[in-house]
Amino acid sequence: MKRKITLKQIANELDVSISTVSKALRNSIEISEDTREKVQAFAKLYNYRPNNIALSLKNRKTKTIGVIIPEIVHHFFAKVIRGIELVANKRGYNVIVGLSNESFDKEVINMQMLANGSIDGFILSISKETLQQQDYHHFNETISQGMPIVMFDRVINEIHCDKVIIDDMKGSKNAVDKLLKNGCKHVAIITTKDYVSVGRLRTQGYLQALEDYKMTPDSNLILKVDDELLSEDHLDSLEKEIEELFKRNKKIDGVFAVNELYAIIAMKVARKMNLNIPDDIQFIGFTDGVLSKHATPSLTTVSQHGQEMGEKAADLLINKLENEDEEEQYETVVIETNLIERESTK
Amino acid sequence: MKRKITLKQIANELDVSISTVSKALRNSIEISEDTREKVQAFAKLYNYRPNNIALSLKNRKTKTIGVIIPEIVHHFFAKVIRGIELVANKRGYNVIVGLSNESFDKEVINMQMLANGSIDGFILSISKETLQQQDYHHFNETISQGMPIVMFDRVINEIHCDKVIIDDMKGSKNAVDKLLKNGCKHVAIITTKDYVSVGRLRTQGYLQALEDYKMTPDSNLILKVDDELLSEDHLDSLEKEIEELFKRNKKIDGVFAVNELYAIIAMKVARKMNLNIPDDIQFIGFTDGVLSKHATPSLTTVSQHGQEMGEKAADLLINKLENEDEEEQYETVVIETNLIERESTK
DNA sequence: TTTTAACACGAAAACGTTTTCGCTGGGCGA
DNA sequence: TCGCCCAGCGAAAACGTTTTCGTGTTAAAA
Repeated sequence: MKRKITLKQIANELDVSISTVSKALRNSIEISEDTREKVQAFAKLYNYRPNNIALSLKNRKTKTIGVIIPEIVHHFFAKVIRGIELVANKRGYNVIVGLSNESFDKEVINMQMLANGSIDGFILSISKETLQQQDYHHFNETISQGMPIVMFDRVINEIHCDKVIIDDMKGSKNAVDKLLKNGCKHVAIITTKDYVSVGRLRTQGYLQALEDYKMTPDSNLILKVDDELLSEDHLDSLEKEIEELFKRNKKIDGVFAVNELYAIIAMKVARKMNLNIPDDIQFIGFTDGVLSKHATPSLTTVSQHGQEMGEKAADLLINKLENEDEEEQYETVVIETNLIERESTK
Repeated sequence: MKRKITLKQIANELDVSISTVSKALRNSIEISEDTREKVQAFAKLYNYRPNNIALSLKNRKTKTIGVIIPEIVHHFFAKVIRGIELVANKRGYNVIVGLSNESFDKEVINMQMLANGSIDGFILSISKETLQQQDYHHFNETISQGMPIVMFDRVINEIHCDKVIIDDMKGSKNAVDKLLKNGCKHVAIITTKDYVSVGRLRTQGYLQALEDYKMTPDSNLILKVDDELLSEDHLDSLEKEIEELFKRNKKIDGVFAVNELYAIIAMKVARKMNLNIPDDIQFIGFTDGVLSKHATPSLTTVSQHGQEMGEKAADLLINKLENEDEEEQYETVVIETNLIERESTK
């Protein structure tokens, strides 16, 4: 149970000063070859590694980036994390995660825990509760303390920072376009309440696509699900809501859902009503998750490219960290979506 | 772009010493009420928070635990992380993640990055490559340097540390039991190569269940999939392998798969062959993921309780960290599995 | 008035680095 | 012989805390 060896211990053992050891290990020309070799041999023998914490304190950099996401048991966020971790490690950074669990308080607490020197900057996606309460003081405070933030997916325009998003409107417009082009005459949308920005934007894309096709939107065909329904237990009532939607509008022949789960459940309902997919009714979802790929029929979906978002976000943040001198200039990167066509559309 | 305020700055502003400020903020009785209030007011005004890195250096503890998992885009591991994060935060710890990506080298590098003072202890699940190469020196080294490790799910007995596992054998035996009890006469298993310990153990459970029912195992019914097949692209060939399995053995009326994906794909093949699930053939998978729940028919599955594993692992680690004096005593916690019955079995 | 004790505060060390600057001794040129 | 330069090394500061151990002042006790 020996502790890790330090410069001081090496210095004592070899009867030289700490400075000499440090310099020897960094191959300084100030140190004679003799001493250098002696020190390096000793250090290798005892498997010396500089203490990261001491370095962080000295350099006022931790080489660590903090990631705060609402939820990790979620294919999209997991992919983003993977992307972040990938480029972070490549560029010599560690990743420390905090889960807000969609709660405002946990988001704030988590940020405070990390902002006190543990990390150099944040990558985050905002919790639903924060979006609802529209209280963004914690973001502004950390930014004004000189700690850069990169937001992804769920962002807010008022905060000045780098952002990585997808073009939700365009993505969903393309999806609905596809349905219309495939001959659908009555396309329904299953979306979220409007305070979730991505839900709102995707609904707008839906409306735009209809407009392009000179179709008037029918409010009967727009189902705005209350988010609480997503909390696992309430899936049944979500199913019922969708069933009622279908029964109210027998003519529905196309469904666009703003996430994967809604689409999968809608397909289930359709199948229960003996509708043939994709002959009687076609489906498109959002987010390229594991459900879409392995469902039967497999689900055509708008791919969000989570990993790419993560990679881009990490690059943006690290660039900012390593060019502190540059003038403040914030960027918003839009990742292209694309439609992955599978069996749920013709 | 002001930096975070420090004790020294407060001391300067208020014309007292650093020690006084520190003591005042910690409500030391050494400090007069006057000074205390003055300092605290000033600190609150400037939103002072102690620098974590400095504290870590001083206390030789980081209050951070390192988690290394093979993959994060995986429902089970994501759940474990959630569990870890939950209790870690509750007990005042942060979580820093590293992904080994199933690679030995990345596992070693990641551990080295973190072991140099960044964290107090590890929670990890071993990468496939490490299991294959059976090179465990990095684990032994970190342990002998006084850094505790807790392993979960994929563990190795030879390493002395706390472990959190499920009873793979019992879990799969129960599953196969269920199939046999339901009247299956020819139960196939889709498993992995034996070097993946969980695959091996689950296969053993399968064999044991057969034995209990006085049935002799048929090697034709045992499909050991090469893991490379899991790398997304190779799913097609996996499908073909399963198809051949079914065609070779027309009598198969029950399938036990050691993970979710194998089971889902097998069901897909069965449906393609016009077999009715569960009347003609029944399926049980392992791991309680999102696919099982939302597949049609939904998949009966052995639940691994990932979140519970994570919680338990974090508790074990933190207990060890906070009772360093205790004598070395390692524990292996076995989490109970249970069978979640859904539509794929009668 | 002198001693003592309580009170309020400050100096300094420690955690483990890196880096700047200064010091020493020896070799060299003049 | 004197002065100078340079190689090789060490002392010390700095990063931001906490904590131990003084130290000075004042009021109470003798």
